[in-house]
Amino acid sequence: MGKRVVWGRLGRRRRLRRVAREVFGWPDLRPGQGEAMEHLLRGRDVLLVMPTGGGKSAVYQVPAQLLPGPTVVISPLIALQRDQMVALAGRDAGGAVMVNSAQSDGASEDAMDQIRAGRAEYIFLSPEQLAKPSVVERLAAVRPSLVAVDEAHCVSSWGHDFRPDYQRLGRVIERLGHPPVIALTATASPPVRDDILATLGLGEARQIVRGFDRPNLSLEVRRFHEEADKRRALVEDAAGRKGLGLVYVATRRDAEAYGEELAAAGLRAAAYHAGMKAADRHRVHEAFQGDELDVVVATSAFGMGIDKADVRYVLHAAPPESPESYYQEIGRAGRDGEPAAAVLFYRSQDLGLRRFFAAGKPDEEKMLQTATLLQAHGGTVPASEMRTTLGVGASKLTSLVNLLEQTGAVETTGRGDLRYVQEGPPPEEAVARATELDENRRRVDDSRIDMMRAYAETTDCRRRFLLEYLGEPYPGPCGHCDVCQTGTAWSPDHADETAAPPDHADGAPFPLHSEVQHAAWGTGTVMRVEPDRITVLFEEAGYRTLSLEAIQRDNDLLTFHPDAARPPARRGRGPRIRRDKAAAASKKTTTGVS
DNA sequence: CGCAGTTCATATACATGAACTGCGGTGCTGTATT
Repeated sequence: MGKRVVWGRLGRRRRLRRVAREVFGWPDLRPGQGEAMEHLLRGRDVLLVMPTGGGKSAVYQVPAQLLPGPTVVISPLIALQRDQMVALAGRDAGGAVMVNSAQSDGASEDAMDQIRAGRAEYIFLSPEQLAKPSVVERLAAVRPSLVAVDEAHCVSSWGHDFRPDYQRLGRVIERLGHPPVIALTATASPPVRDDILATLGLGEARQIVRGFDRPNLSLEVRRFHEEADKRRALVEDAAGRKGLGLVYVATRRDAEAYGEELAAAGLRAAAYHAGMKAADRHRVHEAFQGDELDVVVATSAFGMGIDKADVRYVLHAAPPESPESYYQEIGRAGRDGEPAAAVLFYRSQDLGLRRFFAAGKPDEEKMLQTATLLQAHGGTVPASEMRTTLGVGASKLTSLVNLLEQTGAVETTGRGDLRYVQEGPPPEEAVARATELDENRRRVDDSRIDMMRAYAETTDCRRRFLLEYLGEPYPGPCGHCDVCQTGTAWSPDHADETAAPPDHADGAPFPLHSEVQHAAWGTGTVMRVEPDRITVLFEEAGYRTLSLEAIQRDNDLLTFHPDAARPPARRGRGPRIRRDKAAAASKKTTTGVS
């Protein structure tokens, strides 16, 4: 304790290396790691996008040793918290504790005491724990010197409804005095990265993105009309493969059904989904890790925390809800660098289930009740009281309050009580605005599903499609996906055969990542360029594909954004999806003029 | 949104299609029950 943090750059790097070596036994820092650690030591925030197994945890564990106060690690799964604790327990790293509902209150109290007494360096918590003002207060009192948000994509994808406490982490960080924050994730497209930064309040964060391409993964999509044909083909395919595999399905019932079929086909197969008993899930996980299975058939429940190097194939019986989920799931194959296969068994109808999942709307009636009650009350109301009055659970109330807060109608006090904002909009208006914000989000979610369809149906190199979606320019074609191998992928070498309009000398009228403005859809960023069309991610309308012909026909339809520099933003930066008042307000003022 | 399973109407004694219904993912937490 009491170390002074005034080292020069070389001193910092040397110290980090020494800690990595002496405390953790890592001979050297990998690309990206050192840079991220230095930023943290310098007091800056970092968003680190790095594949699983790439050494993300090290990036907070090492600087934590050199910073004076404890390190708060926010992690979505108790199982992950445990894994990390076990890993740290084996080091002379100052001790690690956790606070969650899986242990007794006494144990959690004990954990807090250890942190307070300086006998533990790392404390692991779920976002739900940080929803309790008392927990945050006690943490703030020990002056944490570093906050790590693990699996930070959850902030974006689980934030609205499923685990709404994620949405509130920005406030938590503020209340902890905003020490250096590192957000860690293995997959995030540029808009998701920006969503993470906006939600966590990390405007100035340095983004460090490493190791996206996985050249040893072969990519393939097989299309079907009939469910039965798809099913048969998948089982046959898996039965014919060697080595360990994963099959992702959309429903629990399918997990069981495919599991049985694969077992009947002679594979050692097991199903895995959240409806199973904890003990059974655990058993499957162990068997998977211990090479006692050939294939695990799972819903999206099987994922985070899985790091097995020799998975040889990942088959999808149904598309997930976005290319980034897809990339995350297939990224579990071939971590050892040996060849591995990712095959999507695709029927366009299967996207219907994803649309259904994305369609959930907030409960307007309860939201209006919340707003009206709070306004009538005039003072502060404890959240617990509001829950019983409305008859809703904690997470539902949190999601309603989150929305109302975004409209400026409701605020949460430092003690976690709710209050109507004096100058805020009237309840009806607040609810109307909140609904609009939520619709905006759903439009974007829906367009991600459209992009999943686009991936499945593309006639271009699939790797290029995925990498560009993730914000990594990829000249390609890769030669290692089904489209490339049939020789139909569009190659930039032949791009000049598709004549560009004379007034745009650079080949494509709107280059990749340029900021544009559309007459009806407002501002956006070009995320994909093909010979005859471009795909733009609009802040409010989501991903939209526009034909170049239409753009050329109507000169005012799409223009460069007046405020943006013409050649595109630098690598790693991307468009933002604003989810604040400004986004809703600016909606009608954006018409194409240049 | 799409699918499977049911009910219903029709119109004639068995079957067919239309209409309706229910279902579908991810995990924390705190509380009630063995």
